[in-house]
Amino acid sequence: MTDTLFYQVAVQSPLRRLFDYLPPKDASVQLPTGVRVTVPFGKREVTAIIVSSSASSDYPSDKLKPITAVLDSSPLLSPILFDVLLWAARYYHHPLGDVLASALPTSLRKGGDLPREHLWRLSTLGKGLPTNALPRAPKQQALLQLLQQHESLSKDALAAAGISTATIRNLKKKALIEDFTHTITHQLFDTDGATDILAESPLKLSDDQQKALERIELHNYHCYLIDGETGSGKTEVYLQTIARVLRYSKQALVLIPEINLSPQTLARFQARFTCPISLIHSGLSEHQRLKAWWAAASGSAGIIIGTRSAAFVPMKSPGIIIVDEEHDSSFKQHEGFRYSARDVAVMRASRENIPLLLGSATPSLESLYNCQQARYQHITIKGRHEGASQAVWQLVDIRHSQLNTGFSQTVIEAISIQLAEGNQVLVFLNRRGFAPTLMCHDCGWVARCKHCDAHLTVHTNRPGLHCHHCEARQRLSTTCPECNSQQLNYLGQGTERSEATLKALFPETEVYRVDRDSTGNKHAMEDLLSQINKNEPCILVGTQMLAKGHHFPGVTLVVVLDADTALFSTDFRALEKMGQLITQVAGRAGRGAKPGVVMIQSHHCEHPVFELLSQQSYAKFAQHVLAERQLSAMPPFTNAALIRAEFHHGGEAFGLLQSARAFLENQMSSSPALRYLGPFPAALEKRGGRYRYQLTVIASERRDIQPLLARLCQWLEQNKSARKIRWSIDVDPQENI
DNA sequence: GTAGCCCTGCGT
DNA sequence: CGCAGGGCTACA
Repeated sequence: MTDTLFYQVAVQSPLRRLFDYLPPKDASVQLPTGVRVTVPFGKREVTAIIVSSSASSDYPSDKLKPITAVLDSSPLLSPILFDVLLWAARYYHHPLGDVLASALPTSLRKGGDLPREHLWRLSTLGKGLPTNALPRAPKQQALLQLLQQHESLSKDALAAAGISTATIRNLKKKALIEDFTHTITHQLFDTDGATDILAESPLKLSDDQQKALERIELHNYHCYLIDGETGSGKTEVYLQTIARVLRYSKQALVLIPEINLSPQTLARFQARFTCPISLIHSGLSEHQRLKAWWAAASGSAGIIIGTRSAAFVPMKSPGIIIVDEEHDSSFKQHEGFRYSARDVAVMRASRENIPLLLGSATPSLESLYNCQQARYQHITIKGRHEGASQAVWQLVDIRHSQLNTGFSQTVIEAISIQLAEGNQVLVFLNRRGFAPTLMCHDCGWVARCKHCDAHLTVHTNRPGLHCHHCEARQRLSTTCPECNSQQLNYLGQGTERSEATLKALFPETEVYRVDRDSTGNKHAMEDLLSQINKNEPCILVGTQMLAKGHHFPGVTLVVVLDADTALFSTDFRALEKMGQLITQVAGRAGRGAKPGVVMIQSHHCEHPVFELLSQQSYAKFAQHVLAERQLSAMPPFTNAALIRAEFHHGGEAFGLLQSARAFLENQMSSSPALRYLGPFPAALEKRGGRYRYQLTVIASERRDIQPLLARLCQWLEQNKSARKIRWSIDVDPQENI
């Protein structure tokens, strides 16, 4: 017996510290990092993960308890992935136990087993029999012979070989065979090279695609920004790069945004490759999730496609990571462990020393900046406009113009011309519901949410007043609760109202609304898409859901109803987001043989960003916005962190942030490289009954901010008044600085 | 996070 | 007097 060993384990809890345990009672070997164990924790038994071991412990040894059980024979997380998770916990200042848990499916977090399979093999008695045993029972003999040839077989494999369950039962009764369960051990997806990786031949590449493919080095870390407009063929570049990776038996991880696991894209992957593809998304059942996770971890899946959380999925032999639509904000988790899957992917690829592709038609300013800094390689792919001319952009100045519930006469005429020619029209409005405000014409009363600082939105589809910031819903009354007037007015318009207006204007035409409310079940969207793809003239009206992923080849006119809101937003990223959204929506137009028109209604047509965007150059637009960011010393030129606090009593949350700022200034009083903004009320000061505030820290150097936040974290944890107040630290925040 | 403890307040 | 619910602490 060696000297006593102590294990440091991480428990899934908000505690930002590790706990020391003694080795299990029956310990024979040292437990490696990444193994799951069960430990007594308070009055409970919980699942924990071994983080490290040491020869001594600071904790009083009489209080130490031994590990109750060891759950894994080998670590579920590779050393490199474990390192990435450690980095993420430090970088995002989030408790390690929680971070490690995010790399495991729920069942494994709770101590469940890896997927097991039920197998049959010969018993010791059975092994002693000759091949021609049981001549009078041919079926049993067949089973016996089968198991003499194979070490063990699953029930499914036996069934496939024509063995009935009755035969199995009979041999078991004779004790010639036995069943056992075993953790599914997979073969690597293709080890022998006998079957080809490709199920179909690849498409012919354009010059740009070919050059992109040639630039991508596969055997070490590089980050490539694949910058290509819609229709330029980014996906084909992914597919052919993945094929090269698969050929040397490495796996590909493809991260996609939350909303669209567009069936078309998935179908392209499945049609192209023969290897198993593992899909990891929120729609899976727990069992499916575990199997998909294990297929990735064990190496049986050649390709893993998943949303944000898949950034942490273990892989047996990682070969490449691809982040599609890298600008998409759903890669950032907005609560709890606030990581960016894209940035985690960058770190993971670099630690694994494998290539990373970030793809987008509208790259984020961060990624463009990283290209400028030569941290990423910028690869531009131009579209192939086979004869079809580029879309024409038209700014519609709506100052002084008479609007029909949001539609200018110019736009209405343009829609009617396109419909008359048998084309489809897409109307984009990033606001759900019928009207954003319900107001009494006689006394000025406005329907507000009881729990939030917001107006209730009028919905006619599921009639009622809905709060878009919390769960609150109210009946839609016809009289004012203040003065009993019947004169209640609907102010402004959302997609439901635009839908109604369009139906009234074009009674002969089908109008389809596409937003979170209209596409309730999964099939609704698919049904809608197949309806639209019949290419009958129709109008699509909807929110940003329309901008993401789906192809509408019959659409020749795209209308952006309200481009102004983003111009005056307090969110410094609003303009970038608007440019991306408009470019993405515009990309839906004229993708078939017919040329497209993009019409943008605005009160500020002279705003320079419209000029830049309408020249069909997102790149120029991005350079402009990037230059503004540099002038204002905002991200990506600087590094920001947000300290949020919320409480049902506002003053205390605000006070906590005030003392947090004082603490920070005290820590680093002399540094000019740090700026503080606030504490200020959040964009929606009251939300869901809680008052919310935020303090922004902006640092010119990342390394200045990191240790500072670590100390702040410690301070907040110890601070008595902070215990009841809900606080969080958001590194590289996406919204509302 | 969660379990357990103590305290307060209100109902019977 | 009894118990529900809030606040507080510890968790190795």
